[in-house]
Amino acid sequence: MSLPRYPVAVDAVVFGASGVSVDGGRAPGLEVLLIQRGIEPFIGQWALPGGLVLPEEDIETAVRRELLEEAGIAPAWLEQLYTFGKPDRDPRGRTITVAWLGLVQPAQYLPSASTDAHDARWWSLSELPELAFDHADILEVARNRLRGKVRYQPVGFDLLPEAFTLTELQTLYEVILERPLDKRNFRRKIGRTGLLIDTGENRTGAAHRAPRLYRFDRDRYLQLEKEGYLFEV
Amino acid sequence: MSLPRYPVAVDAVVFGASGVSVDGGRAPGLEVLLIQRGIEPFIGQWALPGGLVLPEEDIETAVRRELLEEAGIAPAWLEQLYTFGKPDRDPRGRTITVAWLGLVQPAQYLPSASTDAHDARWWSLSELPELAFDHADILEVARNRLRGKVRYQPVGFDLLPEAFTLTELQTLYEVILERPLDKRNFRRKIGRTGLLIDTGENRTGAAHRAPRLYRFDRDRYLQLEKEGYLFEV
DNA sequence: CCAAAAGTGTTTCACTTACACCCATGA
DNA sequence: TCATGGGTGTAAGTGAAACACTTTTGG
Repeated sequence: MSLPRYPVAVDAVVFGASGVSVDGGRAPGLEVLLIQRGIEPFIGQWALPGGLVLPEEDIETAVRRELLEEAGIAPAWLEQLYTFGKPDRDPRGRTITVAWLGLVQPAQYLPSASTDAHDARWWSLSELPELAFDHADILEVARNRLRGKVRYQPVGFDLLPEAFTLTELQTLYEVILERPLDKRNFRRKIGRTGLLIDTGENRTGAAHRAPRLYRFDRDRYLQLEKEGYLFEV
Repeated sequence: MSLPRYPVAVDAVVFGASGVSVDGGRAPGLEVLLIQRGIEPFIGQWALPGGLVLPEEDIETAVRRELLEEAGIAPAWLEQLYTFGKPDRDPRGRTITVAWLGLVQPAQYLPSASTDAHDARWWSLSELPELAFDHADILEVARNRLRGKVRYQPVGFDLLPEAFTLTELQTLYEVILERPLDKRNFRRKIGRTGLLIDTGENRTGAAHRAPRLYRFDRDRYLQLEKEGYLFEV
């Protein structure tokens, strides 16, 4: 067949939360995983992790593979974001890329672990480098999607460790929504959902009252969701 | 370059509302635009309108072109839906398709107008034929997207004629949301948005009180949206 | 005058918001 | 004992939901 054909790629915008958990006192914020390009075009510049979809491979499989290969990461949440395909988005020739949105828990992001990636690292959203291709556009779409999504789906938990404190959860929401939340109201609202399991344990080791640790009740959420329940923050 | 390449297509799920307006007393419901295939594979079967993305063409341009060519339709609303790319979704070989969601106003859908389409027609969602490829999946995703979208974005107006009655608007929402709404509450809520312009005219000709006609204030909505206003039903 | 849809208010209840102090811990 | 964040309740206001009758029109 002589149909027009194009290379089809995947690119992933993977977010992690820094500073909301006990991970070394970084400022609270969202971070995104970037890869430094080793080949032309845009050699040396930072870009979203991604690569070509192989002939026998599902698109989602392709993103997961690339994330593992390039950064050793397996996101807790991964969903398709948008497909970008302006004819001139790649100087080498027309490419279509299917962009994905991923979220990882802190445990996943050891600072650039045992991967074959020459240079993969987390960048704070407030101090990003210049990005290759149209990746800045893709990132922007991803941020908006996350902001919208977090309010009516409990994806926030995919950015926290298994056990977390209510303050961590609140800080995370504040970071994503980019506005402050009232502590008492937030706790009431979260409590009302009945989706947090009190672990009975506290996190000790800090010079203040030891906060209670909770876990997200994923099974119960999936059950409620089937029954038409709508999570909201 | 010897990169793997694939034909990239677009497919559109275009909805229209029937029976909510004065268009011949059809039962109220959503309809979708389908094309009868004239070539293999799936010859004779019904499918979503669509076709291949041409080399110099934006993806969105490609959908709009196909809709015009195949059905003479220019949707009032069009947004990217999801990209489907299972390796076996096309028996001829691997194809990636970028699916779109479109909405058209009743005036647009003269029953299969002056187009070169051998067979394009509207099908009620409640009595669909078997669809070619994975188009049934695509349609399902589109229905869910529309249901979610209609609640917090005023896309419903893109399915109604320029001037419409409040009952038509309510019926439309009931059809999309698949549940009944309270008349007085609905009117209060819509009224509160301040986004309807009273045309001052009534629709006469029926054997009952003549309903008032309204128009959607699109400019005002765009203005409010910039200021952070969130439409909700 | 009858059938058919249009139009219109009030009450109840749940949720949102705003707000300030005491508690437990480690240094 | 001090500094630091953890944890808790109440009152006022706003929006959601439930509910039934009168009005207008054409036939």
